[in-house]
This record gives sequence, structure tokens and C-alpha cells, in this order.
Amino acid sequence: MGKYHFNEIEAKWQKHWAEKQTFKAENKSDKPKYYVLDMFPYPSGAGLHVGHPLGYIASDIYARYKRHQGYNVLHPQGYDSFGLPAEQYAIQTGQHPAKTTEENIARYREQLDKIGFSFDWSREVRTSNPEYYKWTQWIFIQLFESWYDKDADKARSIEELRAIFSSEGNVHVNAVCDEGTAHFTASEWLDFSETKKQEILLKYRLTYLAETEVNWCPQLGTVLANDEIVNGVSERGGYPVVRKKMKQWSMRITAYAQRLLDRLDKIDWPQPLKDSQTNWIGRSKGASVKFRVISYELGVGETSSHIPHRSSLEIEVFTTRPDTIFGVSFMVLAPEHDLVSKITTAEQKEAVGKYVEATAKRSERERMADVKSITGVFTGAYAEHPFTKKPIPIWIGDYVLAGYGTGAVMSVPCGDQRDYDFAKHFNLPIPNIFKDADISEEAYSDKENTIIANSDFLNGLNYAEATDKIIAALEEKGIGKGKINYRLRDAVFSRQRYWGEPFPIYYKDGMPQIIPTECLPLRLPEVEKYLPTEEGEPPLGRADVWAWNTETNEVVSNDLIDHKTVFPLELNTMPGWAGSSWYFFRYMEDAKRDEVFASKEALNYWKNVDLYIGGSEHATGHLLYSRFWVKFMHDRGLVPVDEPFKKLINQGMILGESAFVNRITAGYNKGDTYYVFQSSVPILISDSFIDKSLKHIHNIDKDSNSKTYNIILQKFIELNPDFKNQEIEFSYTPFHVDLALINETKNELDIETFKNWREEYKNAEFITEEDGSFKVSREVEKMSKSKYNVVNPDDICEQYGADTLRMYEMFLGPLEQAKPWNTAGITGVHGFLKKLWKLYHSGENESFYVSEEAASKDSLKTLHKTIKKVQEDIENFSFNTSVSSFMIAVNELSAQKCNSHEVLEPLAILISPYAPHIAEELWEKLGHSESISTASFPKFEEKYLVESTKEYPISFNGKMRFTLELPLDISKEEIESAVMAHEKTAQYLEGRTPKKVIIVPGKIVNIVG
RNA sequence: GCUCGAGUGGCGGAAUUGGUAGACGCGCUGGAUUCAAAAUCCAGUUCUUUCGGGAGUGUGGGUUCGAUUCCCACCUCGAGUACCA
Repeated sequence: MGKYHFNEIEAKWQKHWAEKQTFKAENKSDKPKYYVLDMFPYPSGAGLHVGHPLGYIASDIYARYKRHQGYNVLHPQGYDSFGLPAEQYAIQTGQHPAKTTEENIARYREQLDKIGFSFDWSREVRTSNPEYYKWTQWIFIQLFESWYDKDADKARSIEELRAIFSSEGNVHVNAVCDEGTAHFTASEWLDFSETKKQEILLKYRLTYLAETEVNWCPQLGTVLANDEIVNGVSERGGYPVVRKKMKQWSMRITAYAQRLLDRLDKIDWPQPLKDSQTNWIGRSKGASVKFRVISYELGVGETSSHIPHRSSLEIEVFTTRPDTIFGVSFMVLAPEHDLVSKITTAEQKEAVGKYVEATAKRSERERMADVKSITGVFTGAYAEHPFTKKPIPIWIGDYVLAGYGTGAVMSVPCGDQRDYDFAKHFNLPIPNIFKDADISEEAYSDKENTIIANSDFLNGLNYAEATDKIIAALEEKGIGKGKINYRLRDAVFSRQRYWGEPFPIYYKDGMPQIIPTECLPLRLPEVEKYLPTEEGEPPLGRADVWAWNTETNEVVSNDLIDHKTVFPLELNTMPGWAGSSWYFFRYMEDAKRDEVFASKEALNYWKNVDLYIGGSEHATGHLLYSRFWVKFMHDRGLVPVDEPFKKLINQGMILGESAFVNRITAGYNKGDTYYVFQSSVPILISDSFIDKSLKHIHNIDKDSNSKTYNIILQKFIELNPDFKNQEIEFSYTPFHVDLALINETKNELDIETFKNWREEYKNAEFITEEDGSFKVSREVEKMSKSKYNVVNPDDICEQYGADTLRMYEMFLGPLEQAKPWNTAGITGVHGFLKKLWKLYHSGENESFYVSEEAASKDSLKTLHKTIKKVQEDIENFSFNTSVSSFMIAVNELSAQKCNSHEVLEPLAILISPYAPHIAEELWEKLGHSESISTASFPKFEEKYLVESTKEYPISFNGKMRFTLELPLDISKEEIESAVMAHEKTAQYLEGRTPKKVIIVPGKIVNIVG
């Protein structure tokens, strides 16, 4: 076999690795461990395109490199297999999502196998497998059975909380819990009914059921989390989202806000990703202040028994500028604020009611799109300024968000632009409390360079001093305190979908009860349709057998529900992020998956993921939720680590180069009307006729581009003989064509195939180049089926081989950057692998040949400089540059006619992380019977790189003019005299005397003057 | 608006702490081989030029003997975020 038969070689080694389980990781090893993980894919029906494996190739190179370095490497893969697309498909076709998911996984696996990844498939996970989601449900139960102790700053068991309640009530409990949880004593607790106790405990549980305002997506029939909404519409499908109150499971992630923030410093993640988590958590420091309502009347419809005591009504606000409290001239409540109905006066009742109703109707999207118009209504009520005792009017306005802070603000128009705009709009006073600040045009929001004035005891202080002093004053009066507020909300955990994990929950007296852990998994029931029920219940409402028998501990028919021993089960399912928040631990376990989510030994051996590679789109979803769950699991002693991913890298997206054909459209003016004239057959024009400078307006310029115009006109008249109007104008419309119809290197359309592509182009006319070819335009876009620009890795493997695909993906550019895919460029990398193969096949008829003779000095130099470079590159995740280094090495070794075993054997190891198949084949030919995968990485030796001379660049005023070879061991003076003696020096000096000569030995000579 | 990132040939991109800008590959041009094509190999390829040279890393300044690299201002593009009090 002389030629490089990549298809045979790759099939051979893929089979070999699978049979020998070459990449199986051991849970017991003397070697140091290393855990390399990819974000596992959602197996979609479309299969993989070349963009998907980019990160997998990078992590595979790293994993293979670490094996060469002597590590015991865990490099698993699996599927995030619950999710919306499978369910949407099920709704359309009636096929069970489990079936389509299974098929998609099979296809993914086939595609992945062809690329030669070193995955340990024996540890595969699928989040939709009952044996997996059993443990997702189990972790949910652990969350349900936990509360957050702020004093200990960790989660603790609910049993401990019950004990505290029994002995001392909840007065001294410093826990993260629902707002306004009432106080009770131990004896009160003991007297509560079990249902009442459950109701109270629910306010403390880390996952709890509550009536919350959610993002409801009617088209998808489900609620969405904040991170699943992009620009006010659903991330999947782009459907509108409205606000709606629903009883939902939530996760008390806010308990972890500070820890999630603090620990960001300790993990090696890209800064932009840390920044977006920081912004998402949104910590702001300030104070909470209570304002007493001093004037109100009874709201309409309220009975006298509901009259609040005059002094009991308070509005609590959160402010980051308590130092500006003397600048408060009004207050604004969110329209949804609880107090609105209680404080509104009779005169204002109608206006307020209308306004509240109008805002409730507006969708989130409308509200976001319309941030400029200022709206609001006066409630008629006043609050008392806590220091000046002056009355302050209370307004409502939708610029105040119900979900942030307390849903109420103290408005300081001189210091906050939104308050300023509101005040201007409604003619409210704008008192100035800043020394020498001009607030005639806009608010003065600079807090660093400000001195407070007109503020009683705060006068003359700067921001920091005033803040400290006012907080002290507020605390002394008992009407406020320093406070830290977070933007992060508790995460809604319910989805009204079928294809997700069922909650291990049934309802007794309206209170959620967990099913015993030994009964898990609670399997998804069968339903005859995957749509919500007519009553608007989630799809699980259609299941006939979906009730829990507490005596037999099994799922039974709904007919048996008696609310005594048989109870209805929860109808919601868990969101997509449930299964992905802990899967990295599951891979660690290889033997006892039935007994534990992961065993202590496995967890203690593998600890956390050393390297995680995936897309940045998960910044505030998966990557935040995982950190939250891991912290929780750590608190409860379930795992030994409190961060899941030590180092993280975001791979950039691979974009497609879409191809466009331009279609001519004609039109003319007649009177004031513009008529569009449809040609009887489509006229298509080659790209080179199109004036790029006019491209954006899509017009064909009649005057300056008369040649093109006349060609089109001629064609047009020929095809439309009845057309008479001579004042016709032409423009063009580009449309996508399938890449399969394009010659990639020449950007030419295959006209014949194209005609058969779509019925409408069967008789199309082409305005071609002189040689009869037809050029298409190209544009870089996201790869997608609808743009016909998807490149399938299978096709590339078939035509060039997996090793070529792997190296080319790396060669495209830096891993973290987005970059376009162009199949035309792949020949360079493919040619390189052929050249590499040839290096080992210098025998007769290109037969394998390596000599045992000592290598030349040059070859050793080439080898060692490549070892150095490639090792540095891998460690810096700069894979694109090491591909160039390999090319340089092979070019040099070919030129040197190197065939020495001494050089070619280490070279095979060097390249094996990148091109593992060819490396294995060459390794075998070099006489090895064991896989190359654990051969130790070649050791770099400086001595082969030591030079005795240097080609000095000689610069004049910083410009390099010529080079001069000089020995490295001579002194500065000797260098200078050698340079000054050189004939070219005199030439460049043109008779001037140099002012200065800079000599950096081994680097450069620069002559100034 | 705010935050972050990026601007280098026809294209993807290199240049590790300031020290020969354009490595490597694509494409293109010419040549060899071939009946021809593919494949392979060789030479050239930033722009400009009166062939001496000159200019050149988004723009304008600055620091430096020397700047793609550091500093300031601006322009353009991309990503994220968005009334967060």
C-alpha cells in the first residue's frame, strides 16, 4: 500500500478503538486524573453540520495530548435528550418523542464515530433515560428537603428546620424564604395542622411551589425562564411571550446569588462569560427605606373591616443612592404593586384602574420596545418624608418594574435621569441637592464628583460619606438599613410540556408531597396526544394512569383517586436545564449507576471537570444553574466540590458561506405609479455583472453601467416580445441556492443541475460570463438548512477523511473566534497529510521505509522546534498555529529527505492528537503493537536549537533595510563595527553620522540618525 | 444607551514579554510533467514605482532608538444586555 488510503485506515482504527475499548477511563489508577468534557448535544433531527464538532475536536486533541502526557483521562459524551423540538415534532406527526429521539441519537452517534473521537462511550448518559432521570428526580427531592441557613451560609436539611421550629419557632431563624413569612412560636408550630406545617415549610424549601408571574408563551403552550427569552420572544421559535400569574415550581437560586458571584474569581473562565454572569446576578449595594403613607382614603369596594390602621401602611423602597434622600420629590410604584389598590383615593380610582389594566395587557415585548414614552398616574396618596416630614405624592408608572427590588422607588429627579424625565413630563418639582450641579437639562448622576447640599445633616459630604451617615441615621430610626439587592430572580422550574422529567410529586390537600425515593424513577406516562388538555392543563393531564397510590407506592389509574390513599400526580415537567445541571457527575460513575447518582469513590477521584468546552450561549442558563446545583449538592455533602468546571473555553461558531443567484426584476414608471413587470421566464444574472458599489440598493445603474443594462434589456425584450416600454429599470433580488449546486473553488453554478432543482427555474434564462460560466455571490451567514449552506461532516470524511476534517477545522482560525467555513480551502490540509504519508513512504514504489541511521542536524532541529511549538500551542489552546507548524515541519523534512526513525517516530506521536488515524497507522508500521494513544509525548531538547550565528536585521530609524549574518558570541562593539563597516550601511546613511546605534544582541541592530 | 470583543493582502489567518509585518494555507500567475485532464512538483504573489526606492496593520495623535503590540481620542463591525432605582 503506497498511497494514503484514508478511508481504509480510518475505518480500521475506529473499529480497533471500539473493540479494544482503547479510551475507557479507569476509576482506579496510579496516574494523575484529567477530566475533559464537551457540552453534550441536543440530538436534533437535522444531524450534525461541520460547526458542531469544532469544540469536540479541540477537546479531543486536548484529551489525547493529556494521555500522551501520562494522565488517566476521562473524556465522555452523551445526549441532552429531553427538549422542545422532539415534542413539537411529536405534536405534528404523532410519533412518540422517545422514538424520534432514539433515531436522532443513532444518527448523531454514527456521525460522531466517523470523526474519530476518543470518547469513553461506556459512560454515555441520556437525560431522557429513566435510569438517568431517576437521579434528576432524586436531586429535586434533595432540594425539596432543604432550606438555606443564612447564618451558616449553606443549605441544610428540612428535618433540622422542623426541629428548630419545634423548639423555638421561627423568630431566630435567619433563612432565605418567601417575603412576608409570618412569625410563630414553638408552641404555635406544634399546634399547627400538618397541612399548615407543610404550607409554612414550603416557604423555606429550596424548591417551592408559588404563585408567580411567569413568561407565558401561548404558541409553545409553556412558561419560559428569563434566559429562554431573547428580545421579548421565545428563544426557540421566536413566539411572543406574555406575563401571566401561575402556580409554578421555583428554585431558590437567589439564596446562592452572592456565592455564585464570589466564586467567579476562583474559576478559569473567559472574562466575557464571567461578566455576563455578573451582570445577570446584578448585585447592587444601597439601602432599603420605609416611607409612611400619610394620606389615603378607602378604596372602592373595600369594607370597613379592611381599613388599615393609619400608621401601619408603609412603602418600602430600595435605592442605590440613599445619600440623595433629601432630593426625593415624589414616589413611584409599579402598577402591579400590592399597595396600589389600598392607597388610591376615590378621585383617582378610575384613572389608576384604567392604567393598571392597560399595563397588564401589554406584553413584555411591547413594554420593551416602547421604553421612551413616559406614562404614569397619580394615586392621590402621599407619603411622609422620613426626615423632612414633608408630604410626597405617590404615583404609579410602568418604568418601575414589579420584579425588581420592592417594586417601588423613591424618585430623586435631580440625580436620576428616569425620575428626571418623569418629573418633567408630569410637571413635578425637581429640587437640586447637589452643590454647583447644573440640572437644567438633565439629571446629575455622577456620584464620584459630587457634594451634597440642601440636605440637612448631609450637607457638604461626598457620596461615600453621605451614604454611610444616612444609613446610620435610617438604622437608628428603625426605618431603613443598608441592603444589597440582586437582579437575579428565583428560577421557574415548571414546564407545561410532555417531553421532560416528571416531578416526583403528588398532591394531598393541595400540598405537594414527595414520592419515596426508593420508588424512583417516576416514569413518564403514556398519552394519546402531546398537546395541552382542553382545560388548559399540561399534556400529562391527558394521561389516564397518573395517580399515586400511597399504600402500594405505585402509579395507578386516575379513576382511583380518592384523596385518602390515592392522590393526583403533578402534571408539569422539569425544564431542559434540570438534566444538564448535574450530568458531569454521572459520567464519573461507571459501575454502580443503579445505586447512586455517582459513588463517593468516583466523585472523590474525578472531583470536577478540568476542562469544559462549549458555546457561550449557555452563559446565563446551563452554566449558572449547574454552578447553583453543585453548590447546593456540596452544602448537603453530596459532592466534594463546589464548582463544576475549573477551566472553560467557548468555541466560536463556524459560519456558512451562503451562495446566491441574482434574479432580475423589471419595472417602469408611468405617471405617478411604478409598475413591476414580471418576465415570462426568470432571468438570472452572473455575479460579475453586478456593480458591487450599488449592491445595497439592488439596482442596475442605467447610465454608468450601460453595458450590463443593455445586455439585460436585450435579453428581456427577446423573452418578452410584447413588452414595449423603453424606460424600463432593472434591479435584482438575490436568493439562496444550495451549496451542492456550486463549484466551491470557482464560485460557479452548475446550470443544468440547478434547472432541475426547482420547477420554477426549469426554463430560466442565464446571463453568463463570456466563457459560458455563471458566477454566484457569496455571503457569510449562520449555517442553517433554510439557507442551503449546511456542510455535512460525513461528506467531508468521505471525500477527504476525518483526519483532514479535524485538522482543517482547527486550521480555520482561533478556537474561540467565529469564522466562516469554506470547503475549497480543505485541499491544503489534505495535501499536507498526503505529504506526511509520503515522508514515511520513501521506499521503492512508495513503500514504507524508515532508516535506522542517525538523523541530520537539520532534521533534529526541525523536530525539536516543532515539539516546542506544538506543546506550547496545545497548552494555550492555539490549535490553528500548530497545524501550520506541522506543515512547516513536513515541508522542511521533505526538503531534507529525512527518513530517519529517530525523527519520524516522535513526529507520529506529535501529530496523533490532531490526526489520530494516520498516526496509528504509521505507528503500527513503525513496529508497535500497542495503540499510539498512550505513547509518551516527545521531550523537547533545547540543545538541538542552539545556533552559532544570527541573521541580524539592520534597521535605520526603525525600518529594516538589510540583514547581516554575524556570530552570536561576539560583543556589542564587534557587532557595531561589523555593521558600520558594511557597504550598505554607508549607502543608507547617505553621508550622515549616526546619532546612536542600538544593539540588542541576538535580536536587532537599529541605527538612528 | 451600557458592557465586552475585534479591525492586518483577493480570502482564512500568523507575528509568545515592544525588535525582520504578512508565517502557514486557499486563490491567482507562470513553468515542468502529460496526447489531454486530474494528481504532483518548481517559481512568483501587500500596494506602488521612473526599478534607485517609497508607502503600509481602521483613522488621528502620543510614548519609544524602534509600535500590529503600550497610552489618548475617534470611526466601523460583531456579541451580550437593556427602564435594575
